[in-house]
Amino acid sequence: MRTPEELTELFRSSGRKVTAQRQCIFRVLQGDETHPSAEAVHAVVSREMETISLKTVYQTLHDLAELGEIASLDVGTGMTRFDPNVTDLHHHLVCRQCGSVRDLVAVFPELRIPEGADLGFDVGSAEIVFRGLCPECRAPAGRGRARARSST
Amino acid sequence: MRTPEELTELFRSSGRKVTAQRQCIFRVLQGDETHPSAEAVHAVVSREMETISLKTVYQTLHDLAELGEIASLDVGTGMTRFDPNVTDLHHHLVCRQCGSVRDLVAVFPELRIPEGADLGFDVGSAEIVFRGLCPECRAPAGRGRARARSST
DNA sequence: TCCTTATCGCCAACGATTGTTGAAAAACAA
DNA sequence: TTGTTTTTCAACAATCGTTGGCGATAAGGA
Ligand SMILES: [Mn+2]
Ligand SMILES: [Mn+2]
Ligand SMILES: [Zn+2]
Ligand SMILES: [Zn+2]
Repeated sequence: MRTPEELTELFRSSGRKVTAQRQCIFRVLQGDETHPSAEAVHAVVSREMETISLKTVYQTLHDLAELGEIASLDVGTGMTRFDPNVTDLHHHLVCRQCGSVRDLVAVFPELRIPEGADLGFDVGSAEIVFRGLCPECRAPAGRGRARARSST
Repeated sequence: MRTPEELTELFRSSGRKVTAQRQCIFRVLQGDETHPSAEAVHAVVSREMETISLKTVYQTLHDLAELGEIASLDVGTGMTRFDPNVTDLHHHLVCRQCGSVRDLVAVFPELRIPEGADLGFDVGSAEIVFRGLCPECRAPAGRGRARARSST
């Protein structure tokens, strides 16, 4: 994803207006590597703009996705996740427990489909989801002072 | 997934009763490689048992999943897909167009995460989704007699 | 300025899935 | 066969994430 300034430019030149809400969303997405859901984006943006509606967030996320500035992902956590990183070819690590999603920046060129195993599909891309436990969820809960941890 | 006879056995020994509906579902799933959704299973089963409810289908699919006889998958098509093949290690080919899902039986041992790229995740499994066009959707629509194709 | 677009709030609707209830049917152990 | 337990069905309502209206208001931008 480009910088908020560049996005401002891009929105204008694509006939979209640049509002305070949108710029706030740009800023929030900027450098966010957590692959937030729309709700999560809304939660953060709301801290700065109390009255912004979830609707507006969805709309802006879709605009950004339409412009190719972010990607929307379905990694099986029940909500669409949004990814500002559209430049690095990468895959994803997904925590079975808390649903956190992180980038795994690595290319697997050896992902060749064995001859004849493709069942006639014209394959264009491959997405790998690595499932496991994130560092937070791995942490033994019972060591030292019990550390309260929210389930979200 | 085991044979309908073995599943009958398994259901009994796990305290479940064996009904005509359940057996019908066993039979329908048997050898089905299309990764049907609950709706799809219901549609097929309904041909044989007119009055079977979608509810019952969901319930039985969950029972089977609980027993490890089938797997439930989320490959981004909007509905949970059910997979009777739990013995072959495999990945999936998903058609971008019609959403059909097929097995890609191949092991990719080279799917090693580069040192330090795992961000501290304790990775347990990796699922690959190959996206592309299935043979049906690849087929040029205009050749010879136009072949009507439903969108489902 | 003036036209266009965005936003808000509110509420309804979506599709996939799960839950509820009560009555009827069936499974199966004794 | 009888009696107990489970399952099914029908008909709903409810859930969750998401999208869609609506009119009123606010704001962008040439
Ligand atoms: Mn990513
Ligand atoms: Mn499969
Ligand atoms: Zn976690
Ligand atoms: Zn297809």
